Amino acid sequence: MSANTDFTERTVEYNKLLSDFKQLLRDNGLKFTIQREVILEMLYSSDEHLTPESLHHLIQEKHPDLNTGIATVYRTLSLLEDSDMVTSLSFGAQGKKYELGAKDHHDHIICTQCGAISEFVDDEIETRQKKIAEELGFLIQEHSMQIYGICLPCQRKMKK
Amino acid sequence: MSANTDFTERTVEYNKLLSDFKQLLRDNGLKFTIQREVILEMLYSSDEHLTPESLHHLIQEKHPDLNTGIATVYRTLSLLEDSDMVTSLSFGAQGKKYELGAKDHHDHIICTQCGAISEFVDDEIETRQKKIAEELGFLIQEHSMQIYGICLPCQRKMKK
DNA sequence: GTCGCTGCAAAGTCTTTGCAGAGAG
DNA sequence: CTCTCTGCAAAGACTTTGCAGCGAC
Repeated sequence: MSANTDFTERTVEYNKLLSDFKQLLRDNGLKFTIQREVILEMLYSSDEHLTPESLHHLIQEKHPDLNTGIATVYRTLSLLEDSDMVTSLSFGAQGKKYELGAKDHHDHIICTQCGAISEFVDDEIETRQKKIAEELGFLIQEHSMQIYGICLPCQRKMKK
Repeated sequence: MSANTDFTERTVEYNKLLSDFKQLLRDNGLKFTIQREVILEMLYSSDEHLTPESLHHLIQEKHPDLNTGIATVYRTLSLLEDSDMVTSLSFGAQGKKYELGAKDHHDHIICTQCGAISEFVDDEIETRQKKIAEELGFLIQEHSMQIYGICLPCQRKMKK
């Protein structure tokens, strides 16, 4: 897959997301504003899992002219979360982080040293989870799983 | 297993916990106070996963004479968490909850309607997790997994 | 034009910290 | 006795909310 193909796929994917967002707003009598677009764009283009604060910083940096307030970031994230377009993650003391929910389902592995988050999926675990919920009489809705450990770069740093 | 046996086992288990706690305090030049004992006792005797606030309420209720401050609850929970005697869980918007870590490892299944938490263990999942961490180059330390769904009592309520 | 949206600042939560007196070792 | 703990209240961090002017539709 060439870099060019990647770019095209990302564009298509983002446009889909954007039009879903616009539809969502329209359906609820809400307005499509530059601030809301920028927040969605930053969430999409950043590979990180963002806190409201880091997202706000990023926006201030990339679009200083907008002078976006942190309150708007919080309000938009709530809106997106309520509509299931983003998911919030709360791991330990590191505060709440957000990621776009449109991406495929996945779980997280977190470095306890540097806070880096990687993603993974495992079908076998997914299957077992369904079975467990069933055995306990639960109607399963979703799940989340985190593995905590030390990532390769941090392991190397520690050896020095 | 009789009720009597249960009681005895619980007593033995609690005494072990208590002496571990005392040892921990001694090792660090800290003092064993009534407040600290009561906090450990409440954590042990409650089957719930407690928030600092609910734990504080519980203590006020059972030991009103102590007039324990919420600050002490926070300070003791931090102490216990740092020493790995309790584990904190943060599920969604429901805030941080604490449970005794001395219990065997287990994961959680949470009812999204009533907030009830059940526990489970699954060896197959545990095994897969180790393998995944290995594949990603992580040195695994621990993990946590949550399944969200609707518990049986809530399912029944909803049908009515 | 209307009505929702935004930035600002004020108000809420939840958690931590400084302090002076109380209490464990 | 010493030095840590505790309760209290004040201070912090993070998030939400009220408001007046702005901007999408």
